Amino acid sequence: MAETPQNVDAPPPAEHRHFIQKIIDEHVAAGRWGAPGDRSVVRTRFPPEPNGYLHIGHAKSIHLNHGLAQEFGGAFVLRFDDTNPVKEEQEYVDSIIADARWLGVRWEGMVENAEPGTPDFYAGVRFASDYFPAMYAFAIELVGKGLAYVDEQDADAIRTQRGTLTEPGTPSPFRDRPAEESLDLLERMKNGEIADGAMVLRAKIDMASPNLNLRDPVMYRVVNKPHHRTGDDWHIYPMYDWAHGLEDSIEGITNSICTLEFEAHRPLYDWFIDAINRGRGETNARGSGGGSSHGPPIHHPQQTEFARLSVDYTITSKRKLLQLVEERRVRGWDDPRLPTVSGLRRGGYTPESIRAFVMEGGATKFNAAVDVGKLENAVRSHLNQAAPRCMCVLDPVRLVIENWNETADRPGDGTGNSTDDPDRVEWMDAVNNPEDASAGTRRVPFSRELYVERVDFMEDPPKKFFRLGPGREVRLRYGFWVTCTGYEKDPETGEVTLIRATYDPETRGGDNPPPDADGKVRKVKGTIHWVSAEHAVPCEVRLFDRLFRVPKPEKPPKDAEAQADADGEWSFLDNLNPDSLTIREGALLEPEWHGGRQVLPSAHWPDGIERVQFERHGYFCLDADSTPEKLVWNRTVGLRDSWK
RNA sequence: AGGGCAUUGGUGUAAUCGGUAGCACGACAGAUUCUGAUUCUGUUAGUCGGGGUUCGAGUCCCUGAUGCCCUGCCA
Repeated sequence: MAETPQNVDAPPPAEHRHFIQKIIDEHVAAGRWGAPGDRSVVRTRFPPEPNGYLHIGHAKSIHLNHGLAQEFGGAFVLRFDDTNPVKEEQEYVDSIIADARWLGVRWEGMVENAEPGTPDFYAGVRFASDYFPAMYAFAIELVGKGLAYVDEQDADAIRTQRGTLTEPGTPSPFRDRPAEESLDLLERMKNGEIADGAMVLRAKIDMASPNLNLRDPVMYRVVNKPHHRTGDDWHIYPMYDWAHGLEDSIEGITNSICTLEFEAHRPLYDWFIDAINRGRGETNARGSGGGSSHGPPIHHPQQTEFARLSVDYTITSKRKLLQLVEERRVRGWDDPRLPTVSGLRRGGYTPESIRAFVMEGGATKFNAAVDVGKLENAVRSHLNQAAPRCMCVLDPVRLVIENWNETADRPGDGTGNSTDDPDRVEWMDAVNNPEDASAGTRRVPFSRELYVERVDFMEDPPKKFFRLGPGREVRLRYGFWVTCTGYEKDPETGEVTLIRATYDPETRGGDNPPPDADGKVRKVKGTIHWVSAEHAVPCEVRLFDRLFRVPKPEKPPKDAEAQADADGEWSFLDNLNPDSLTIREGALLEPEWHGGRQVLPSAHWPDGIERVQFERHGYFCLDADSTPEKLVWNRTVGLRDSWK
């Protein structure tokens, strides 16, 4: 049997391809956008409105679009849908570009590693506002064809005439006015001669359509406000439905991918492009068609909708995020408890883990809520591989090794230190990353006075507690085995203030002691972390937890009305987790790590954010609030913990 | 109420023409372990309901239920 020759350009194996991939597969096979089989013609885009910050939901959209373009060898475009000067600002443009860069996508014309504010930073970025003149020309064309008209009624009148879900609308009295009149009025709208809200340009479609979007939708409204990019060149601005398809068409986008709520808008998307193409001749398949005064037909992309990503225990509503920020419920747009891209970044999430998370579910049309655990798991698995380890005691309690100065009968440790010196320091070797041998080892100082974690000691521990307690022996990781010989308490607070212990010199480095005379090896169940009192670096640690205590914070409880009695209306704020942030001011970090280098901001990670694992605690990153005098660490996510 | 879309273990997601319901996360159990981590092994549990067509239905037909979206001069 003859082997089928391997075609290098063949599509990837048809396993688990989501519905959008399958749609594009068909387009490519049928040659809808170019020569049949030519995958490189695929063009996608991410079209944010610059009126807020990017969040995890946008991350899904941007990666979905970018991933599709990459997969097919096509192009990906970053375009700002800046069609409404009332809500948009340059600040948002800049933050979105910065976030998109950090997420790791590359758009057509992008210059990598460009500094914010430089021309290179904006290289390749498209703006809908650049197409305003083209859109205006198309609008004039539609008016000329009798497919659009200027309506001089106010918003209320238009709303009333639109009808309801069950009743048809009624036509505007201006619906059949002569094109010349509309053209004249449209130009005056554009030139700023008309007051806001006084008139609009409407498409003439079907006032009885069961799809309300088709009941003569507004194309242009008057907004006498400067635009962040076009200044006061324009006094009319296009509505989404009129603008979006044209933007896609002008950029040659083949597959315009958006979220489910635009499903009912797709007929309009198609209608506008078809309306422009009406009278523009046959399709370009005929080659020499298009012999009309308006020119050849314009490109008609395919809109496809997928379900927005939503995550349990958080919210992505722009309005509510803004409320949390403005009411100081969080520290800002980049608060690590927020699902914003900047919040995830500040919290220590890696771009790789965000991409893995958002891509894991593929694309579907089912509005699902993903477990936050999946997001946490994504970052854990990346950081487990990549983050160097170190020891940090979050809530320290002093531990004194009472026999530290007793001469032990053991071979020299090579340090030259005398074992009867109570002030001696022994430097222990510690593995930087057990998952990555190339990360090497570091030296950690061990001395008579240490600090251990308060929760690692119990006065009266249960049997299954593997840590410190009176008479119990544990391993101090990379240090020695110690046995608790006693403890002291503050008589007033009852708080443990000191733990006394003895160490076994035979267990240096944390190794098992040699077998006894009968050949039995002494064992220990627990290993705990520690720092040397005189060497430890004090720092602040911020322990972030989920912002809300319920999976669906926006959903009112069944008894919402009853609850509302006490303090007014029920609000999603009632679901805030009061313990979403715990600050440990007095945490103690081992002095050196990472090959013996003092902890300071550096560029070990591509994005310059320092990320480590505090052993037995979780993954942490150095916060921007850090100074050389005071390090501030944010907890990205805790380690899994099967003990409670 | 009119229109549109959707529904597969606890969660998310696969299943070519109608042909063994698979994967991941979680949970649970065990093994390994100088992190109660990691890793490994095993167990758990599912086609929204009711009819129908068929040798055979997650898939096709009928019907019902539930959820989401649409009555901005927002996107």
